[in-house]
Amino acid sequence: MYNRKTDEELDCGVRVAFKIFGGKWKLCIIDAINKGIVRPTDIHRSIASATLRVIEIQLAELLFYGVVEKSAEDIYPKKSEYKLTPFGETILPLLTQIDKWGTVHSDFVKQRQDELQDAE
Amino acid sequence: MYNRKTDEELDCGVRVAFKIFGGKWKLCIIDAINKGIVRPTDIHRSIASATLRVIEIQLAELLFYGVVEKSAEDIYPKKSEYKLTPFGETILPLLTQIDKWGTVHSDFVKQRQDELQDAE
DNA sequence: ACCGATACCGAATCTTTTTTCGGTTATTAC
DNA sequence: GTAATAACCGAAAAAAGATTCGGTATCGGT
Repeated sequence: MYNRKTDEELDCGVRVAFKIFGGKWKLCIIDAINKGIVRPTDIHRSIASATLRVIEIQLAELLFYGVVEKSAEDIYPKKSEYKLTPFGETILPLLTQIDKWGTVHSDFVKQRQDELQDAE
Repeated sequence: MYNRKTDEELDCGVRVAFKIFGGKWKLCIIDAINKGIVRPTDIHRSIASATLRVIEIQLAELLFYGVVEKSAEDIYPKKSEYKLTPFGETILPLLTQIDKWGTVHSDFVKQRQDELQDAE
């Protein structure tokens, strides 16, 4: 896991929450697992624009913080399956709300995004 | 505003939402404004661990995406006041939930954090 | 006239995060 | 026995994001 050079201030709830699920793909991964897509390659296939490596890295972080757990540790053939822990499941209501908000305002945000592009 | 080199995929609600309020200090700034702390220096003082510059930058982004609006445009003495737009206010329920989640799980996260430190 | 406060901005320089790429191990399928 | 697939990992590089620092402009107080 990446070794920070500076101390991280977890002084408010928001910072704590973002520490756990603020990564670029973390909520997408949690969503996939919740939908029954439990193996790394399958998660990768379901999130086309993420690389497999970043999914591995973020899965390792989610594992470290106890959001997900892994079965099939060191046996072969390797068929790892990840699932949400009870702790991980407490994130689901937030995920639902955040995703819904984003979906509702998607067009508006994309429009503003395009205006930025045109200005250059 | 920062100029991306790669195309940003806003393919799911989560990505859209994080585009708007996923910045390191964005939700903290929105929270401050909501609490009536409306001027840049005051916001800075209320968020001790952020620099004034980053608050300015993120405020400009929130302004661009219509989350906040600014009064006292170009008059002197400069006493800018920021407030949430109706669009910005739609973020408040999420902010409340995220902050609450983080507060509830704060000790657990900090504990895991410390374990990481000790291992080095 | 000078100092301190406020509100900015630009640019260089970090730090952090993501990507790219190559490698390992072991199984199944042909 | 060779190829394909799966599940990783390490390290370098690139990209994104945050910080530092110095600058401008204007006001109000002394």
